[in-house]
Amino acid sequence: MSNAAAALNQITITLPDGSARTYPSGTTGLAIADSIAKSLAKAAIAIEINGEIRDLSRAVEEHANIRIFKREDAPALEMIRHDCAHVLAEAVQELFPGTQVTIGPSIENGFYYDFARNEPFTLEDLPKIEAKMKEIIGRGAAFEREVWDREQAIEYFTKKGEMYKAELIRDLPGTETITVYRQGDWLDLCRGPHMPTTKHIGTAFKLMKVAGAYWRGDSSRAMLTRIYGTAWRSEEELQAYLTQIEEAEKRDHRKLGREMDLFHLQDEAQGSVFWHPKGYSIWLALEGYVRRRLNTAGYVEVKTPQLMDSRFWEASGHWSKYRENMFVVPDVVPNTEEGQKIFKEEPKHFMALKPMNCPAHVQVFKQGIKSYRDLPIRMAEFGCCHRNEAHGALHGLMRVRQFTQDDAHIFCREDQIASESLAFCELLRTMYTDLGFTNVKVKLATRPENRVGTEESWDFAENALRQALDAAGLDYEDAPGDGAFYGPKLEFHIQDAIGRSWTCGTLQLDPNLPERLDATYIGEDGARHRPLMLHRAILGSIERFIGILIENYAGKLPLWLAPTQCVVSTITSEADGYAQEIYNELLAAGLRVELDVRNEKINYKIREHSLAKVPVMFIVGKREAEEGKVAIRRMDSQEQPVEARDSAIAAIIAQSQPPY
RNA sequence: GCCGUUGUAGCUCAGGGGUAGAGCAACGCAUUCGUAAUGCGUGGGUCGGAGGUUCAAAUCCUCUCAACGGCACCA
Repeated sequence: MSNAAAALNQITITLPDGSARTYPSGTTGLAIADSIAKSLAKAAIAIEINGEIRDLSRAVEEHANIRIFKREDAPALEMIRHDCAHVLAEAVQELFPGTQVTIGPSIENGFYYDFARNEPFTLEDLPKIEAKMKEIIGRGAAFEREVWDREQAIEYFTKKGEMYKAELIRDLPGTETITVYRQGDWLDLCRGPHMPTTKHIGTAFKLMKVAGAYWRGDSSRAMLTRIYGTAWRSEEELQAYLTQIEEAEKRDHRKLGREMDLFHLQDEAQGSVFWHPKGYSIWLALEGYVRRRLNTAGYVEVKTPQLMDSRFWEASGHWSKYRENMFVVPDVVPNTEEGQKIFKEEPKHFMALKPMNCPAHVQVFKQGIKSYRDLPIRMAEFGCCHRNEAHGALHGLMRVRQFTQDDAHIFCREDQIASESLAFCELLRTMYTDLGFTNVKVKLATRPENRVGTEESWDFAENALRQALDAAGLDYEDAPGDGAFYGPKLEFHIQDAIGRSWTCGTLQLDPNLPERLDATYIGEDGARHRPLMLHRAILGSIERFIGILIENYAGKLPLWLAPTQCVVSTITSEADGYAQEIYNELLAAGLRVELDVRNEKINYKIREHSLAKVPVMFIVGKREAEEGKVAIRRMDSQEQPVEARDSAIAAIIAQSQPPY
């Protein structure tokens, strides 16, 4: 072989530090690691070739920048979890022959695998499966990658009775390389990559729960059993995660709502909230804040009907596109006779509780003639909406059937879209900052299958929102198909205590409703024009937002939102009169204040109000009464500074002011 | 809506064919006690609902409702 020919078969491998080495083409990642250091080869779990993570066992055939990953490197967690999903599937098929495997990805904090089995798995099966997984990991079989022929792969899985896998392969694009990964006697269709052996997974994993999940996320298809697990590098990481979950559960707004006496839900009104005085005081404080912000931002506030005729909803498009979510009420006089049908006659006319405020706002807009000079009109309403949500969707305050939106619709001209959208994004950012949220995810939800309007109108609307996002400098991701039936939307997501993400703020561009409901304004040219409509909310639903607030603050709301801002507690009954005076003064200043003159020890009172998460306690005994002072105890502080009565009162009044 | 789990006192939970339990809370009495639980006493439940099996059901069976965890759907 000539030197030149030999050189042709050499590849240059560049390491992260910039140094380059030459290897024969076809050298495996493991061999490269081994040539760098024996210890590296031992610790290696994967190799990155020009940005793509691959199995160590794969041959490298091109010049490449590489990186060898070890278990402590960032990509390892995902691989541990993915490998763990494979082991879970093998364990299940060993223990429960006849179970079909489907898909099993790694996810945040862990992994899952969906199985098809006539009898769904139950919680009792998990310990058994977990033991089997440990056994499989103990065997330490190597993950072996094989490239298969497409047709043969389909035939193989079909013969084996793995109909779901066969379907998956059939649906893969023809260009895709079909690979399977073997671990001992078991194999799975998989794109990879995997770590060298099952032993590399370690034992810091735990099966968490079983759940139903539809095949390919489609509710018209088979219901599979999903097993969720969590997996980590080490026992310590696993324990830390489990502890973190326990801590998060303590912040659950449903638990805190009961403990703090904020609200309750009951069977007879499922999905609708009974707000208790303390919970409603949060609502009022929040609503007042939003109202002030909106006023300053040039909004006007309206109030529109709860019940409207079905003809109205036909015109808006809700009757055909949204009816399954609407509460429909027959417009008939009910029968009051004992034991008779509820209605004397078959109802012919129907009313519906509003699921949205927009069509009603268009009606307000349409009263009188609007000039282009009137635009934009920013019409706000704390609108109470009803949506008949599926039973399984209901979730505390986060997902309810009756909720109040901090809703508004901006009627504007096309040339105002950009500035209005930008102003909205900025207002939202200001308010979220005031309310303590900085970690907000933005999504652009584009046209869904079930929609009204022309393709052109959707193109226009989607582009307009994209431009607004760019102008506001907001990072976002696309959510294809997630738009409302009338237009695309921006969604502002905030996470709750258990990591679930909820849409709060939203901005939706709607070129369709003004058309359907025939809203017009007179343009500069004297002719009629269609206004465009921006649907927008910042909190989204007040219910949901309060739920999020409770969880994010773990119930310890900032002073301006706290249900009880201050409790004046006495140490002995000799201070009762003095305490009463202070209480009266705070009450007159508009504070939410309580007086605790019960015949209890001060320890008892402090404990109780601490558990109730009252931010400030004014504690007065004989000494304070005589000296005209108060001892101040703040939440989560053991300190008890004593201050002059007047300055203490002035300070708490100042501190309890809303941010706007 | 679908799959799984759960439902016993206001709350947290024990009990699993033979007279319904605990702690906290509530109520009563005593205690005036300086920064996270004062002591003693009292009351409180058709065991989610409806049927069934049994001499006997909170307990076993069937149906149903709701909540919880996911999925689907969504502010």
